[in-house]
Amino acid sequence: PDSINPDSFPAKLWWLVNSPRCRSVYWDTRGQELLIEEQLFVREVLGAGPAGEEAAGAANLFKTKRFTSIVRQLNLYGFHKLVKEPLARSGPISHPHHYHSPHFRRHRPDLVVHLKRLTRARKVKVKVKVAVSMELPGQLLP
Amino acid sequence: PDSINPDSFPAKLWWLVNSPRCRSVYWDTRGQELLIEEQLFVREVLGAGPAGEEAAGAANLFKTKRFTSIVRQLNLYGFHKLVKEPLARSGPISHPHHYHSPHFRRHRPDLVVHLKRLTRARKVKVKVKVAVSMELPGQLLP
Amino acid sequence: PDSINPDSFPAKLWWLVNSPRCRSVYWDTRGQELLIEEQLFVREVLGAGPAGEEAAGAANLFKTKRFTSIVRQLNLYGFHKLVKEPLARSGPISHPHHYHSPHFRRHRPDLVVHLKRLTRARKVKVKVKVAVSMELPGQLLP
DNA sequence: GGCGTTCTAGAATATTCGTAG
DNA sequence: GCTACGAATATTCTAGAACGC
Repeated sequence: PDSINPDSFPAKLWWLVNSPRCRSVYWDTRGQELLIEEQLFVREVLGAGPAGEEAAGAANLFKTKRFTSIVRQLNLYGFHKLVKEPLARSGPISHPHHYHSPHFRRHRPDLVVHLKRLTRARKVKVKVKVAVSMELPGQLLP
Repeated sequence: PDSINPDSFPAKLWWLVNSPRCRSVYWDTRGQELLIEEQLFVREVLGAGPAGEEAAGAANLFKTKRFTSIVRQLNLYGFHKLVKEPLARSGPISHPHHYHSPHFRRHRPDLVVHLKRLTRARKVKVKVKVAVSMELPGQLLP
Repeated sequence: PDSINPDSFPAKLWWLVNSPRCRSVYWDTRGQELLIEEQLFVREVLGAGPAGEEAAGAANLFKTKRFTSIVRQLNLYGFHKLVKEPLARSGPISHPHHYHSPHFRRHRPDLVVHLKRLTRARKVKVKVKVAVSMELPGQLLP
């Protein structure tokens, strides 16, 4: 019934995380979290490094050159960030971003079809669920 | 009555744009727009370049290492972006960001005090002003 | 009150038609119609010629490389095509596309602000007008 | 209370695809 | 084939919300 549009954001993300040529996107050790190294991603995927590189491996996968656009997409498809950065003072270099979605797990390409863009209608549904669960705090919705 | 807190964001911005040692923040030719070169700013002000530089001139001016935080601050203080991406024909990379505020102009440090953080209360004020002016379309509020 | 967003499609179009460096977009002799030469436009503005040129004059003005996207924008902003092509005759030489809008005329930059994107709300207005005129077929709305 | 930082969402425009006429 | 438009996604700019100081 539902098939995946290979041009959609989830499909591109799945391709990137499983491509051995893409070093900026990869799984955590358990295969439950998506790790993205921003600096490297901007260079090798968006092709917008400080030296003006062209995207080598994944040419023109995205039209944007800004990482914030990728973040917006991740949120639009229901990903959430883990490891909220606590004013990272540790290294001068940034840790990778940790993102999670229940429908994005290693070796489970079958789940990707459930990654739906949060459109207006779908967001209303979520808000209703949340509101109801707030009013009936002892109950759980399926 | 109102004095400027030298630790506030507007004060830091004013210092940066007028510092000859800061090459990533500068005025446009008319002194009406604030120009910021993201890549350079991240390196020389936030000290978070890909090579792990330490902020040289302006050490620890900000606690963040992410440019998005600077953008959030700019918006919170009423700056707006002009000339988004294109129409800048120079190199392949890094057109500066153009930001504008009526209270941020070259040679006018006296205006900086008017840069107020848009907090909840102040935003309500603005909304009320707008609403009233909609209902009384012939009138102007001070 | 209303000012023009220099990044919007109408602003870009106005810039192109008045730029002497852009040979693919120009006025008709009366200054009432917008003429676009598709092949040349694709090469010099969209930077997607058969030889893979980079957009020379107007680099990255648009993110698309397809002319159909420009046509969609023209329609979204209320332009209509004149001279519907009657079986392009004899030869690969393409006539320019003729487009018209009452708010796009030579020497009248003041009209450009009236070029509004046909958004949902504005389209509803139109639909209401149409619906009413369907129910009251004898009447005409101004 | 205010301010700075982070993550997420709203709103508008831009781009693509499909499909009536 | 061609034009126009609806609908969905993509990109950008701005704002909301939560938390810590």
